[in-house]
This record gives sequence, structure tokens and C-alpha cells, in this order.
Amino acid sequence: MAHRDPFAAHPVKSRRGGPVKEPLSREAIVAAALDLLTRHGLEGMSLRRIAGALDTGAASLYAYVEDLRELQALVLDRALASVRTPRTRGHDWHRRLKLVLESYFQALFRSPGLAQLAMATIAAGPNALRIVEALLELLDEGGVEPATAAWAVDLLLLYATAIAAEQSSRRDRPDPIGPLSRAIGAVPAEQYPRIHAIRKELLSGGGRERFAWSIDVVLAGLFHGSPSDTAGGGREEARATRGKGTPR
Amino acid sequence: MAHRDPFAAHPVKSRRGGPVKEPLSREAIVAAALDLLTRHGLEGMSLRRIAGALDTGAASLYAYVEDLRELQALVLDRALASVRTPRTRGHDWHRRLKLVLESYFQALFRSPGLAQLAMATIAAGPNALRIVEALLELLDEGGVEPATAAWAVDLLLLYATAIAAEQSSRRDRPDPIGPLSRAIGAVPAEQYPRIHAIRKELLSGGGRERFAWSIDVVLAGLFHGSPSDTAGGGREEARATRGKGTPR
DNA sequence: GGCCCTTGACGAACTGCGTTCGTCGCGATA
DNA sequence: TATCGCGACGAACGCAGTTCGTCAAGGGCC
Repeated sequence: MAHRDPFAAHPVKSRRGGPVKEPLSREAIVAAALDLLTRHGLEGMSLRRIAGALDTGAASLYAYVEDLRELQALVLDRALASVRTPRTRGHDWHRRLKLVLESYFQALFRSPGLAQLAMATIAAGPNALRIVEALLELLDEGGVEPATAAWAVDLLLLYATAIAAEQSSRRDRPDPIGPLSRAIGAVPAEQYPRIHAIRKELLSGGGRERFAWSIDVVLAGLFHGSPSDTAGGGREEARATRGKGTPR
Repeated sequence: MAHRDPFAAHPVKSRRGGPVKEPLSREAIVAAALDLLTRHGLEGMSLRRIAGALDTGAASLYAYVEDLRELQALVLDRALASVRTPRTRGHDWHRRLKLVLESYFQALFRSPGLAQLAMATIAAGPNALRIVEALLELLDEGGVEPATAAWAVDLLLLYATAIAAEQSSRRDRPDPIGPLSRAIGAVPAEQYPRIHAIRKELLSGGGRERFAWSIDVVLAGLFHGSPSDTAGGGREEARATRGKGTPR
């Protein structure tokens, strides 16, 4: 019981005052792991390889880390440290919101395995919280009411993560044609006429481009349908930003 | 070489006409795998356990399946067979679009590991194509131009998949408090005031509820180009539903 | 100053994974 | 009936995460 907080300082119990045998420490382990993740992908970040990079055995890591899962969470949060969350308040909150999300996306997109890791891990480290807090603040600035903002943050982050995962996994096979490109490109025109017709567009667009477009769509959807809205068509959409049915 | 199509009929080379030793077949393998996936999650679907369920050794599966990855793709597509894509054309295309997506979401949400699998695998089987084709048709009915629809389908499916993955992984730990709930619930109010204030809303809402809300947001955004009417200057956002800059 | 004992480091081993290989035996052909 | 092609699969390989028991270093105590 009493699950300790994995992100707590965990003071590296002074080992009776002696130096720790220089290299081994929580910091060093996470750093080595992130390096392996960046250079060799998620599969390449195994406990044995991390230990090998630190000139020790895998068992030694268990003194500093509960679990592979905990280590993965630490690595993810460390990577999220590079996400910038500007503190300035100003009129262009919309632009700043996109910058935060783009920074988040870039952090995940940078190393191949990171986005996959983010999809598998529930990010609740200090940096993840900092990002969520910043997004909530920006949405509040934009006039989104808190209950909506809560779900919107989830939507935006989840989507940024998912795109990063998809795009960075696709990026790794740029050379010939990926398995997806092959399947889409060879789709029979008579059975799937629409897919066949726009198969080029389905595959087009780099990660950033696609990401930016999608974020715009989501943001547009968040603001459209506000109580006094312009378009006539949406009676269902109107619920989107308003009621959403009180959380039970 | 000449990568064979994993989804092709693959006629189970007649084995000189004799019966195959009844249970073993591509169909039986995929069915057993899907069953294990549903009952024991993604980790529980190992080649050895699948083989065990079929009273044979893991090596035997390689006669019918190239790879674990191929088997996973087959399992995913088989599960997607339950997604309904109505053929009727009518006036309420919007409602039908949501039904297709909801059906897709339900299929993934039903078994814990399936959504995770869908995030890791690139779905390009016949059922995935059928769904994409149906969505393209519905968006076309709704007047979305093809180039936009291509990206929109990706957006919608990716998001439905991501929510299913997140929600179904969260569902598995309903009993005490999941690790996320613990982290969110215990967030320090002074450091993260906004998270603290709405921590209940961050965690509220079941999978379906959350999913339906998000789809509405995305659809609203698709049809209502600019979020800028409510907020400050948005000149970039106008591209969302219109130009998006021609795919290179 | 020397002994002891706490405590962290880590080699070895356990289970289980995906995958490969070489043998075996069934059953159709001649 | 004898042959033999070919699918089935036991055994083994390398690698994974994790655990356990040993070992040595180093401070505290007499």
C-alpha cells in the first residue's frame, strides 16, 4: 500500500554519506533511457540496454526505479520538460494556445518512440500537469467555461499525441512505400471508389501540417455553437460547448 | 519478395485434399486470438497462448501467419467486421456519420486490448477500408470537399481510436482509484490551481459520453471554419475547411 | 585502531516472449 | 505396397522484465 509518488524527489538515500559510485542515479538512468529511446525507438529502450549504457546490470536499476512502467513515465515527463508554457498574458491567447500544443507535439514528434510511449503511459508527472494547467489557463482566457475546458484539454492533448504517434511511426519508413501506402495505393477502384479517388490526399501532408490543421478544426468546433451562434444548422452541435450533460 | 497481401484469401494450400487436422486454420487462429485479446488484454494475446488455446505449439501458427504483427492486423480487421456501415442514403447524413463512428468506437471499446492494438497497427484491412469508404461517402453527402474529407476521416478515426484506447484502459481499474485519478486528485492547489479546481470534471464522463461530445466538436469545427468570430484575429483558421493548402 | 554490521550493487537465474530450424509422420501418388 | 512431398511441431535461441542471494564497501561503536 501507500503507493509512493514516482515523481517525488526520492532523496537517493545518502548511502551513509559516501558518494554513490558516481554514474548511477535516478537522473542518470532517466537520461540514459531517454537517449536510447531517441536513438533506437521504444523497443530499443530496454532495462538491459539502459543498464548496459551505464556499465552495470539490469538489476541495479531497481534500486532507483520501481518498474519499467515507472521508468517510462519518468522518461516521458522528462521529455515533456522541453515543452514551453509561456506565462505572459496577452490578447492573442489563441496563438499562444497553438504554440503550447505545437511545442508539445514537437517534443513527442522529435524521437520516434516517445509518442508511442505517451499513448501507452498516462502522463501525470509535473511537466504534464504544468502543460495541462497552462492549457486550462489559456482556454479560460479565451472564455471557455471550465467544465468544457476540462474535456477540451483532454481532447487537444490526446489528439496531439495521437497524431505525433501516427506521423512519427510513418516517418520511419520513408524510403520505399510503407505498408499503408501500399494498401491505399493499390486499393481497387471499383470496390472503394472514393478511397481510390483521393488516395493521394489520404497520404499527403507532413506531421506538422496535418497537426496544425487538425488543431484548428478542433478549436473551431469548440467555439462554434456557443449559445448565440451564427450558423443555423447545428442544434446538436450547440451542446458541444455548453451543456454536455452535467458530469454525474 | 513481392510482399503478399496479408488479407488475401490465402487458400490454405489444399494440404493434398485431406482435412487439416480439424481445428487449425487461419480462421480458427484469428478467432482464438481475438477471444484471448477480449478476455485477457493485449498482453494476454501471445503466440504461445493462442497456440495453447488451439492445443498446439507456437511454431505451428507460422504456417498460417507471417508474423505476430500480421496476426494482430488480422485480429483487428476481424473485430472491425462488426462495425456497421449503412448503405442507405438519406437526408440525415450527419446522424448516420455519428452512428458509423459510434459503431467503430464500440467495437474498439468492447475489448480492452483492441483499441491499443488499433493505435499500434495501421489498419488497412478490408473492413477498415470499408469504414473509410463509408465515411468518405457520408462526408461527401454533407458537402465536404474531397481533399478536406481525406484528412477529416483520418482525424475522426484517429480520435475515436485514441479515446477508446484511453477510456478502455482506464476502465480496467475502476475499483479503487487509478494512478491517474490519484495524481489528479492529489494535485496541490497552490501550484496547479486550475487543475485542482476542476479535477472532478477532468475525470468525469464515461467513454461513450466523452466520445460523443468530442465527435460533435470535431464535426462542428469541420463545418464552421473560423473560430475567430468569437475570439481575436484568426486568419489562419479560415483555411481549415477550405484550402488547407493543396497537398503537395 | 580495529571489528562488525548495515546497506547498496549486481551476477545469476526464472519465466515468458517471438521466432527459427530440423525432424517426423501422415497420406496421396505411382 | 513403397515412395516421398510437405505440413506439423518439439526444441532451442536470443532477449525481455523481474527476483533473489551474495558480496563488498564503508561508517559507527567499542
